[in-house]
This record gives sequence, structure tokens and C-alpha cells, in this order.
Amino acid sequence: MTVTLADVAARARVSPATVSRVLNGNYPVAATTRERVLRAVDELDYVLNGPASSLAAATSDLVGILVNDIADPFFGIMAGAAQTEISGPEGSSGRARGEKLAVVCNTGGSPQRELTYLTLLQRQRAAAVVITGGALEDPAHIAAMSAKLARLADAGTKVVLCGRPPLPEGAPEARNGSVLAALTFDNRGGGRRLTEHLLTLGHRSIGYVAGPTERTTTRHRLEGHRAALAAAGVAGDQDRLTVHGPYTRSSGYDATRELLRRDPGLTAIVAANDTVALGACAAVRELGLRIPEDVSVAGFDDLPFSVDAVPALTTVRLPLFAAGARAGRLAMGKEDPPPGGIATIGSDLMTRGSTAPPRG
Amino acid sequence: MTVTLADVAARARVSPATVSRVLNGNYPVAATTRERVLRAVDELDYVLNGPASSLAAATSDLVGILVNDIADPFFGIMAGAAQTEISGPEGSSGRARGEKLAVVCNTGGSPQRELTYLTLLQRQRAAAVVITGGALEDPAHIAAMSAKLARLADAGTKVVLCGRPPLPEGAPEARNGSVLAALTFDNRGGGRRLTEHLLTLGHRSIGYVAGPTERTTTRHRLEGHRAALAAAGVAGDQDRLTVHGPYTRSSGYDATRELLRRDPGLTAIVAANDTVALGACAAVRELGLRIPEDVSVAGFDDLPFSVDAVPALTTVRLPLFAAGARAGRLAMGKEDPPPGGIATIGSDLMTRGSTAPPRG
DNA sequence: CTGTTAGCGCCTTCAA
DNA sequence: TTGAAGGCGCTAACAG
Repeated sequence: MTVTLADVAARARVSPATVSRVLNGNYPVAATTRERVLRAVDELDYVLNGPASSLAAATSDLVGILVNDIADPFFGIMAGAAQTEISGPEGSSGRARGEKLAVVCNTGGSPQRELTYLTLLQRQRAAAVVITGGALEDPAHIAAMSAKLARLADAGTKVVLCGRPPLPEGAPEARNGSVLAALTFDNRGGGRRLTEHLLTLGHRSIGYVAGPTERTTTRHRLEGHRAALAAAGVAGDQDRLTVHGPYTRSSGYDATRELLRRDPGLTAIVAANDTVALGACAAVRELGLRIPEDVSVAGFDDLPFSVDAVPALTTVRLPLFAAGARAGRLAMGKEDPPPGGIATIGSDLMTRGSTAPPRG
Repeated sequence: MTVTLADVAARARVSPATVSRVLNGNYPVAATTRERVLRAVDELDYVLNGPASSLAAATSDLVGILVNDIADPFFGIMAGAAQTEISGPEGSSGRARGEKLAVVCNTGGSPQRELTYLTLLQRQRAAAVVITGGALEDPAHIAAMSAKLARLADAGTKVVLCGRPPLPEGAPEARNGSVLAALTFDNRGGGRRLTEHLLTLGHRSIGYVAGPTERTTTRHRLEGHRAALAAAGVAGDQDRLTVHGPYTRSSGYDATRELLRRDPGLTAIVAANDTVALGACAAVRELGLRIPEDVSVAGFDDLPFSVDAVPALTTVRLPLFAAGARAGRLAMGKEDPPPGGIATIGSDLMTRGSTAPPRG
């Protein structure tokens, strides 16, 4: 029925072992023999049987990239960059070589699905796994993840974290080598500088639309914000000026209305990310207020659309593409891990039209 | 070293076959036996060996979703929806059941990579493949794709096209059953209605920023545009009023400057999609022109950010999520293919603030 | 309902 | 440089 290695061997009049060797390029094969084999492969339109190959070799060429939300460019950009590094130059005809199948898995932010995908990848004996985005801060989930990652590492799967802090100290299993590298964004620093910018402009009443609770990204950005406030001696009931919600446009919209209802005197709104900021802008405008004259609005991430908002959004730029690419290289062993396996990736404050000094 | 099925069998004091049966749930197993096996699985922390399983069963639980650009929400939304249908309810603990590994592959729009991914998926004996987005109209590539898809179908892989027209008639190999279903967007109709809207408003000088050449999506949208123009008897050198470029923001920006340079009297710009439209808006504004008073701008797709543009973007809504979900269901056999294997998915004109009657 | 028996297709020592 | 042979871990008929 389907063409097998043996068929190719028969046609090329060599042994199956030889065909295997030319396909994998791991052993010396005479040029003329190789030629003959390759011709037979083409003539028969042979395609390697991945499962059989993986079973015998005890490894596979699958590399998984986990993302929280594939419809969000924040993840799309990182995943695309990683995939580019992993899949190699497009010229490769997919015949052999270190050809890897980089593949992205959408967890939808569900911890359950995250674990499920990891198990599925483990089943496939994945060569590497890149996990992007912030982590859930639930102890049970952290423990489960640590254990799972340790298992993966045991089986030889390289694990790289991208945009996520390293596993907490409390997970001894995971400490030694389970995670090859963790590239973490400077969310705290970025959040702090953003709010400092607002404070410098003269704002003293700032509302904060935070992301979902129990997520590292959310917490770090919020901590940066509050650290700036504290350093400037700005008091106020911070909890009353903070509303949590998912990283969506509608969350930004709803939260902003709520914040402005709680304190109509707010002169600035800081959003958990750019998408949320867009919703915040819509809410502000709908209330008949102008940006930035009446209310300044700021975001985080600097996604592509942010510069096209009107007015252009002040935000914190994260080098998503570069980070994703680096994670991909790390996973492929094309780059050495940073010392200690941890690297913090800096962020840049992008000051644009959506923020200005408060009225009067 | 690693735990195998035999280990579990030994611990549960049953045969390997029985363990396999409870894991796959395909054959009746006594409740008490199942209980014992499951316990052993947990105690040993056993994870099925995917390659071995796929080899023996001659199928795998991998489902590939091909996208042109993972960083573009257009694809992200479809892929996410498809993945949701394929991966099943999140409650599933990933133990067994029809658990599939839905995985997205980023071709970057490269035909070469598209073929490579298909080969890699073929290697893995993928259960299904969902191909999203427009197709390249190069005869050689079409032939290669048809042949490849026919091979995949032969091997039992379900192939579903989402947002892409069915394979051309000229590919006999592919006609009978190679593609399970093709869900195609009504790009032509949407393009026509959009331009009719502009014509109704009174526009007669309309510039068009088209997508990359040789792509079905590009061609169909443009054809719709020109059909509307022709029906309204609007003459003019259409080629001079059309500029092609990639589906990017900067392409929209550059092309719009070029169009306005060629004909400063343009009162409207139609963009290939919303991302391109954003770039067009930026260019228009930068030239000191107002939207929509001086120039109307329209997009296509109705991506989430479009409603937040200022003014909100008039565009053609494509039900991306619904289409992706349906493609996923089709791939899983959860839904019957449409008659003839082809379904056209309608589009909706969203009239918003970025279009208005021309001046004077 | 459960055990036994063969492979699935390939890789990898070991010899030649 | 090449061939022969065994086994990777699991599933799928068959029996029983």
C-alpha cells in the first residue's frame, strides 16, 4: 500500500540500512549509492514514516510552542519568530537534515489545557518545548507544571520559557536543568517607568485596568505601577483605583467606565496592555471626554496597531519578535543559554500622543 | 528507564493488551480491572509513547492547521476557533479519548514552507489538516499542492480548506475526495458591496490598495471592486488607481501615498484588508487630509481593532471564528461536509465612520 | 472480558 | 562503505 523504506531499498538495490543512512545523513555513504537511493526516493515518492522513525530513534522532530491566545498578536509575534528559527531556512525541501516541525499550541489561558498539551507533547517525545506568556500563580498548578517539566526534561526535551519568569524556588525538582532557559520581560520596570512618565506630566489621580488576577504578568506590571506611585508619595486608595479583568478590549471598556464612575476626577488611565487600552479609549471617548486633554491613556506591549490609534498610544514596547526568535534558537541549541539560565529582557517607554499633562 | 505499557501491565497484573484497551477505551474492560490499571498508570506516572502507538495503529492524533501569518489576527482567530473544536472540551485530562493534538503551522506565506509542512504532517500520519487563507495562483504550486493533498487523502488524512477556494478543476487527482470540504469566503461579493457603498455615497475617484499578486484572496476582492465600478459605469484607468503590496500596515501607508500622488483628486481609498487600511489612514492623515471629510477609507475583514480606529473603519466583516470552528468540526468528522464539499461563507458590510460622501 | 501472538517501519549495533 | 539482525513500545487480530 504505502511505500516503505524497504521498497526504496529494493528499487535502489541496496539494504534498508543504507537508505536510512542517506536519509539521515549520519553515516558515510558512497556518492553513487546516495545518488541511486535519492533517485529511488523521488521515483517512488517516498515519505518517511515519522512514528516508526521516532520510535526507533527514541526522539522526534516535533517542537511545541505554547501560547495563551493565538488570536492575540502578542503571542502570534513571539510564536512566529520562534517558529522561524526552529523551522530553519525556507529553502529546505523537508527531506532530511535537522528539519523540525515547529508547531504552536493554543492553551486559551487554561491551566488544564496547558498541562494537557504538555502531556501530548511528551507523548510525542517532542524535541523541545517553548512556553510563552505569563504563568498562573496557583500553587497547585505551579507544582503540576514543575513536575511535568521535570519529566519532559528527563526524557530529553529542551524546555524554554519566553516571557515568563523562571519556576519558583520552591520547586526543587525543576531547579536543576529542567528548564534550559527563561527569558523574562521586565514587566515591573516597564510598569514603573510608564507611571513615572504620567507622574512627571503632573498626574496624581491615575486609574489602573489590570489583567486577570493570579498571573505573573498582571502582578508584575501592577507592582511597577504602584512602586512608582509610592516612590512619588502619591497616596490614595489604590485598590479602589484598580480593576481586574481579562486581556480584552471589552474588559478595558468596562473597567474604564467603572473606574471613572468610582472617581470622575481621574486624569489618567493605565491599561494592562494595548488591547485593553483600546477599550479604555473607547470608553473615555464615549463619555464625552477627550484624549489626552481630559484623560490620558496608556497601554503596554506596543503591538503593531498601537501606533495607529488616534491619538497614538503611549505604551511600553516589548521586543516580542526578538524574544521569540531567541527562545527558538535556545530550543534548537543554536545559542547558549544565558548565565544561570535566566535573562531579563528590557522594555522601552514609547511616549506618544495619548498622554499629556492633566487639565489646569 | 522510561515507563512502558508492559510495566503498567505488570504492576496491574494484567496483560499489555488490557492496558492498551483501557487506555484507548475501544474495547470492553471489566470495571475492577480498569480501576486497577488506571491506578497503576497513576502510580507509575505512565505516559503513552505516541510514536509507538501511531506506528502500531497506523494513525496519529496530530491535526495540523496551516496559516499564512500567525502574527495576523485574521489567521489567529480562525486557527484558535479550529483548535478549540479539535482539542475538545478543556476538562479532558488528556488521558485518552479522541484526544487530538491540534497544532498550528506558520507558513509565512511561503509556498515552499506550505509544502514542507504538509510533508512533515504526512510523515507524522496526521489525522487531519486544515489549510486556512487564500491560495497562491501559481500553476506549478497548485499542481504540487494538489498532488500532495491527494497523497495525504490516500493515507487517510482529512483535508479541509478554510477561507480558500476549492482546488481548480484542472487538478483531476484532487477532485474526488482529496479535499473533504472547502469553506470559501465571499471575497468577491464583499468587495463588490463595499465599493457599491462608496459609489452610493457619491464617490467616483476611488483608489485601491490591493494585496500581493497571484493570490486568490487578492484577486477576488479586486474583482468585486471592479465589478461594482463597471456596473456603475465608472470609467477611469483602473490599473493606475490600483497598487499591490503585502497585507501589512506599511504597505497600506506606502501605497496610499503613491495613489494620492498619482491622483490627488481621489476621494476614497479601499484597502485589501483592515491592517492595510490602518496604514492608509495614517498616510491620509499625514498628508493633512481628514477622514472621512476629505478622503474616505475602507478595509476588509473587520478585525477586532477596526471598530476602535478613529473614525471607526467601514469594512467587510468575515465570520472568521465561525468559519474556523466549522472547519475544525469538519476535520473531526463532527459535522457533515456541505453538498459538493463546497460552502461559500457570506460577508457583512459594516458601515462606520471612516466613509462619508465626498466633499462638495 | 482477557491473554497470546505477530508485526507496524525504522534505526542501530555488529560484522564483513 | 555496506549488509544482516534485533528490537523500539504499542495495537490488533485471534483464541479462549
